[in-house]
Amino acid sequence: MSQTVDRALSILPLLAEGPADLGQVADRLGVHKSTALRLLRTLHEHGLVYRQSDQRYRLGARLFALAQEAMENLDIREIAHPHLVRLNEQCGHTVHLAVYEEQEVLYIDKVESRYPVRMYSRIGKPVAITVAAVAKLLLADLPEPERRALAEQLDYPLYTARSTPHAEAFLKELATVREQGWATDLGGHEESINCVAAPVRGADGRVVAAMSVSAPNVVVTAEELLSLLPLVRRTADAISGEYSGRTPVKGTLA
Amino acid sequence: MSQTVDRALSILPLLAEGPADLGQVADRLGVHKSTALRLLRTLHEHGLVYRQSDQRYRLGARLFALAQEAMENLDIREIAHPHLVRLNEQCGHTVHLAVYEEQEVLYIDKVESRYPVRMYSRIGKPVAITVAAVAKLLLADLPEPERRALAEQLDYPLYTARSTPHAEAFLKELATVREQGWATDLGGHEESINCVAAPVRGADGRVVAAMSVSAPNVVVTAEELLSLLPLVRRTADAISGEYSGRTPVKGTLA
DNA sequence: CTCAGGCGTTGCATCTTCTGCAACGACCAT
DNA sequence: ATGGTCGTTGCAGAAGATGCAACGCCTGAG
Repeated sequence: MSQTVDRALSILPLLAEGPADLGQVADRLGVHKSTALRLLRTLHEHGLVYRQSDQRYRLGARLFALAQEAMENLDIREIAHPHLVRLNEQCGHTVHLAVYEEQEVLYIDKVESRYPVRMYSRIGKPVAITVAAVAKLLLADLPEPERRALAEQLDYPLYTARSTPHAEAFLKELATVREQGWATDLGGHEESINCVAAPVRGADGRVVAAMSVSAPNVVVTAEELLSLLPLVRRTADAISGEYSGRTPVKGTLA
Repeated sequence: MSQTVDRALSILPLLAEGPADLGQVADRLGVHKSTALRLLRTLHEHGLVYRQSDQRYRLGARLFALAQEAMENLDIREIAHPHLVRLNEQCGHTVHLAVYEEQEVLYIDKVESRYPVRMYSRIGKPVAITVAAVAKLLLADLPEPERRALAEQLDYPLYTARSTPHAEAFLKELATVREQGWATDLGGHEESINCVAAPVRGADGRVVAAMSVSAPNVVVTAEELLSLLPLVRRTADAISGEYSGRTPVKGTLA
């Protein structure tokens, strides 16, 4: 809607691929060097872009700070965190909290496994949307037309032999998940890693977040992990209760 | 340098404080509502702001993804990480890696303590620059005029009784740190937490990053922590060697 | 049930502001 | 030395952003 801003913002993902010099930025934006320079300068003043010693530009520090603050403003996250920690203390595995936003599912909190073998993931990173257990829960709750539209525009990368192969299979899986109120990912993303997930619901019953417990085969079998389902659901429900204001938060004065 | 972009970017820190509606944004920018609307729309298209269900705006998901990618592009981080993990395995405490950028010091990596009592910190968060051990190392290496200028424009919050009180004391401390090649923070930020830090240097000898080990008093005394100094320095030197290309990376084909 | 007030949204005419050009200076390598 | 590349600046023209006023929607009060 605003050309100048649009161009300036297009620089960010471009630099996310790696550092670039003025000429490269100008070329990829399709504008004159002087224009690119002015845009970069403005971004620089706001700390979003950093000029490294070789004069090339890369993403700047304020970006971290902003992402950080954005994260801390999510109230679900704040409410859920102690529950995640408690769950981790009880089962020892990696616990994740994820939300859906703008056609993406992303982790907003994580408590690391206490076992030495850990799975790789990072807060803020978009989730493998077609296979992750938390993604299934979040997408299963979307209004039908939106769910279908999204499912059809997604890619279905075959991470493993058990990855969701195409939209049709995905929609079927989402229907099941919607029905049963919980989800799993059994080696669909990484061959040896399994997850069980449960939804966090707001006062109106809509799914606002999803949490999961993940563990590699070498630590517990899929069956053992599934036996944790009641515990995971109880935790998710506790978060739901607190988030929707039903459960008074303990420790708060009455 | 570019008014429109400048205004648009000013919205981000504003929203970092918390969600805001169109009117509030327009007011704080000092522009007409319609202008604010167009800017917000552009930000929205790029995923930097999100419109929540109550129509208010808040920071969006792509911000996380960008910060994430920016982080993964830092080569020091990549090189250092395995060393940090190894150090953590050896001593069990929280290990941090930090860099200086644009008058700020920020953590770019962290390995959590294996003790139950952990210190609070987050990757991406700016560090308490006047007291943190890593900050001292990074600032001590700045060219003298820059160091002095920065020291004088900083605030010196008294987190504890042992916090650095003013610029003069800070510069003196920096001189010491520069001299000895390592730094500490003994309860200057949080009463009960101590840190030991060592610098990572590039091929030209300049400090490119700093790493630290932190632990609360309740786990180890300051003296015990200080006894880890040789280990910390050895780790930092190993990173330096690899970063500056002196040490061949093991596991790489010759 | 009505009506006022607040909020987000749109089309438009005006004018601010951004753009591309060309020229300059710095730096590197030949 | 010198040709080339790259970042930087001033300027005139043109494109695009701005503020205004009006509309529709919702909410809450009378």
